[in-house]
Amino acid sequence: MEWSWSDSVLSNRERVMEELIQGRELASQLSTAYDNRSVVNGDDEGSAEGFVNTLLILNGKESDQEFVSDQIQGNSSGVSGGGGGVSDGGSVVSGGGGGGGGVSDGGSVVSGGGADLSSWDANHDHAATIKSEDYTEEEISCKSTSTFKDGRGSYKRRKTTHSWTRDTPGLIDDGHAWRKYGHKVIHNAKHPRNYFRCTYKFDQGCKATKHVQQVQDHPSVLRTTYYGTHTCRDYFKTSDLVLDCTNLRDSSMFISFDNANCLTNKQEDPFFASFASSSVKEELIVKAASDHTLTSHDNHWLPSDYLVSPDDLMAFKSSGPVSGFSSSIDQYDGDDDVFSRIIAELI
DNA sequence: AATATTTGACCTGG
DNA sequence: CCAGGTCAAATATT
Repeated sequence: MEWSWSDSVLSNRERVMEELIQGRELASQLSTAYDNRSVVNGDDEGSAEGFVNTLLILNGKESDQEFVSDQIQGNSSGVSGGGGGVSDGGSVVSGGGGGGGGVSDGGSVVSGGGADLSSWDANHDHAATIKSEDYTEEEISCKSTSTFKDGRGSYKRRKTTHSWTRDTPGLIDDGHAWRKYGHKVIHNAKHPRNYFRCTYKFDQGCKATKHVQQVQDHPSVLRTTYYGTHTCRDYFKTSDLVLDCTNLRDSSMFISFDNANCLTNKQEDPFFASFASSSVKEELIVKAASDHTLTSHDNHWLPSDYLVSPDDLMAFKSSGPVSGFSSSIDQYDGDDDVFSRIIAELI
């Protein structure tokens, strides 16, 4: 078995690309949510994880994803405080007046419609946690063999995309517009599972989906499993904001936020609190990459070979404007140079 | 009327 | 055959 390092990198190419795209997408969401402070956004974790995963993949250490997630989670503890539930079905962008009403399904895992301000117990230490369910190389390669019928497609989830789970102490708006399309009682599970797809699945061909299910041991905790990456532009506002940030040269500005503001907001706004905790996580990741001084309870966190310089991050960030996210996806599809440049710079 | 949710049926992999 | 994932008609909401 000849498996040179370079081969490894190439074989992981798709995954890396996916992680990069996802990371940028989520990071942009994070930026928007922070600047607007009107939307609770938890996907920054995904962003952080996305970037870290990418680095891990590049370093051939993706098996460490679990501990990375744990690190993210661990570092976040103590900051999480409140976090009201924001309707899952409620769309952030589509002001669509439709449906929305309370969803009264069997388990009532997901309540659509108006914002559910029910404050969850602040004692819940499990702020949003994420676990990466990395697929093996075999799974990823075999997925492409899955066949799709015309008309009704395969009813089995494709494994072309990574999945990751998040445990949240209630309903948290992840910044995307979701539409529920199914509800299933799972064998040996107390609570039913709810299936969501991106609202723009048909409009823009966005293939992102997620499942939401109550955690058996912690009824108040919802476990959300995300599949696929959003290719929709459901947060065009982000684009404007990012574009307005002409002084993005300073990488720390983009991901490392002003702590004072975070603290202020998280104290006053329970919604923002959960987000603020997330931004801290994000900051930790970047901090590790920028000053190599991240402290962690476990010494194995981010050894130097994981680190990338702020310039590296900028290289990635500037590789494509967030504003043209969906279009930049297309660019990625056909432009190897961009990707190669990213890889080269990261390595 | 438009859009979202509900829910039983359908489809597929194991 | 079963369990899980998805579809789509019916229904609900705005």
